[in-house]
Amino acid sequence: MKSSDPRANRSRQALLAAGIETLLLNPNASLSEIAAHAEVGRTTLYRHFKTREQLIQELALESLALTNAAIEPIIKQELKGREAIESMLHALMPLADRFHFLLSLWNIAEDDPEVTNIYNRQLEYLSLLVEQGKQEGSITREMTTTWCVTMIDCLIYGCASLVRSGECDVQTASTSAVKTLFGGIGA
Amino acid sequence: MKSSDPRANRSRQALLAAGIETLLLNPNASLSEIAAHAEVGRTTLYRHFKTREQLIQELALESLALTNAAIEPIIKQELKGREAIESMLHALMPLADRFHFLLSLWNIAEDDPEVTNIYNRQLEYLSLLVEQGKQEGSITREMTTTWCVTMIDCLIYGCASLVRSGECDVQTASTSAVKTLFGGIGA
DNA sequence: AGTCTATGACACAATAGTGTTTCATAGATT
DNA sequence: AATCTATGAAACACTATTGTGTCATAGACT
Repeated sequence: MKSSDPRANRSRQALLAAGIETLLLNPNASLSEIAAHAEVGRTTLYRHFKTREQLIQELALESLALTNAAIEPIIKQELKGREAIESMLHALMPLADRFHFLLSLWNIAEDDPEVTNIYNRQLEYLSLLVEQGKQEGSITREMTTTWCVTMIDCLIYGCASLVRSGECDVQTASTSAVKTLFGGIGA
Repeated sequence: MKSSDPRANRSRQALLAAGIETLLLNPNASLSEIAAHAEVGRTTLYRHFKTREQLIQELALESLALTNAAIEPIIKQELKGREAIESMLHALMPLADRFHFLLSLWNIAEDDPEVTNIYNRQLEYLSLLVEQGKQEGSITREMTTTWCVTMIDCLIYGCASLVRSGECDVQTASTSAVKTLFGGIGA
């Protein structure tokens, strides 16, 4: 398979896109369904991805790469603590569907060491930010860091649900998310 | 199948329990696995549940019945608004695994009108409580009711994760949940 | 003790999905 | 124009799972 061939590229991209979309709706979707959704023959799918597992692994890696890319500028800017978390929420919100995808396929992808490595690095970075927030006094010490990290994770997921269902646009979702995270829904 | 027969009862209960536990770990688990986990013949499973779908539907209904039962005393006590939501969080926390189950099997169960009816009723009740909270001034009007309901949903799910992973006991989870929900993690 | 019935083991058909192979063809490269 | 190569269609073997049917047996009810 000559990767420079525009046909091969188009097929591959179409398959990756269709993979995310289809598996997002139904994590048990067959490879036939995915190929059909990509408007590509089932045989072609197997030419690009040896097995079902490999397809899912590559989709997971792609999603993680995207989230990494979204976080990178924040690291480069050397933002810290609460400020960094706020930037992160804004940056990650447009990738809502990738989060859904990763979560729903997690039971398959977690077998892959490469995937879990990247994921754990992201979680560790988030922990670091929370710790910084506690030190700078912008995050309460009443709750464990693990708790805070989990809450942030859930918050992103919840926002993603609302955005995907169309009940909320990305803008208001991320600003509401920041408010809810640091101030709760109390008056 | 004579339901009064103790053998039949035992089998049925064992199957329902094994169903939750097994499908919680792996939503794609086969009926053989579930039967084995219940220490019951595969044939017996099919005697109690005509199809795989029916088993899952009954498991979903059972989970919803449990959450309903947990909420009922709060309705009876005629608690309102924020107070009611706090009670709810405490009452629902022990049912964490049921929430996980419902969420992970949702793509199957949502086809069933009976299941979605009950679920929607629960969501509507939650909406009512949020509205009451807004009126009594304990919940901010800055965010939509849908937003608040989604956040509560996510919060419960997040707590459930922590409890299930053993990183947090039910007690501290529910008190932290209340704090986080109404006050956020800000200092 | 005698009858009823839920059960488990086994065999079975039917289905669905996975992964491979072959071959003619349309599109890309030179 | 001639060559190379990715593709789609079809046929294929293989596996896992679903769902059904039979029958002897152990447990429950009278």
